[in-house]
Amino acid sequence: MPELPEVETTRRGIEPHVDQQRVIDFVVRDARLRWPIPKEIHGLIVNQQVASVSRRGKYLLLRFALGDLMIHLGMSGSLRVLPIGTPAGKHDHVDLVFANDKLIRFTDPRRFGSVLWQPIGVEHKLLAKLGPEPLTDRFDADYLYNASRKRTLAIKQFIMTSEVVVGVGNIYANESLFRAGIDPRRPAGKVSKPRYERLVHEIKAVLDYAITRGGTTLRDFLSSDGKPGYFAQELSVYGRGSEPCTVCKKPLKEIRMGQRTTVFCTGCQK
DNA sequence: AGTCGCGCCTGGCGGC
DNA sequence: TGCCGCCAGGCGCGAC
Repeated sequence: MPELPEVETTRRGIEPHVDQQRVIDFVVRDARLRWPIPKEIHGLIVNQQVASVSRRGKYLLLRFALGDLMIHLGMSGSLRVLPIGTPAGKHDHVDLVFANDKLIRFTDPRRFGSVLWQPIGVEHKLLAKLGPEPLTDRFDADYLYNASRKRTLAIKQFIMTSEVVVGVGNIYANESLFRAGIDPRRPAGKVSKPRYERLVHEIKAVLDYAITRGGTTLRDFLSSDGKPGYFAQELSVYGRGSEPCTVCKKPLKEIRMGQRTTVFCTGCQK
């Protein structure tokens, strides 16, 4: 499941191949994604040049003269750079074909991803309410502490809310709360300022590290399966329910919070 | 307004 | 072997 580090790794992976390149075709084999792919996209990007490749939260944004092509990878989506003419498989739903004989192929078995359009000057509804980027200075303890006052929902669900901060999915929410020593069930409004200082630091650290590691797999990402690694062997709690805590050796506890698997240590997280 | 839970979709897995 | 049922999850949305 692509989280922010995987999306940023993907952005860095495709950027050198498509930046300033001209689109010669936009092929939609299956428009049924999370939302239907708008039909007008073809006419808006063919024969237009990519002006930049950026990211907002987990959305990749390819800027054209008339607007931004928005790509969300959902949980099983990926992009690959391939030579023109590469045969498409069952789940290869969209190709963005370029004049430099390369294509960007969007593959998504579960079709939770999306390909949308944001006209210049009109913020897309799905981007309008997004919170700050976690790796910028705007995301700090003061911000998170103030935003959490009087909030009763659990801290884990709070940091996974995209209006609060973008890009913190289930894996990194579990990991950062473990590293910060905070019980994921604690109401967001009852977490102290010093503990938010620690949490903000750990969220940034864990995302930063994952992006750094993602960068090292760029070669694989471009050639083979298109999936940046998750470095599962380096995760402290996610996927390790009932295994001993790496710090105190108590068995890790696994519960469901808001339909999401949550793993934490009752000894280390208070 | 804030919180909660549903459902989209399909590959992979365990059980029989 | 083959079939069935269940699970994973990002995230918008409807309901309270």
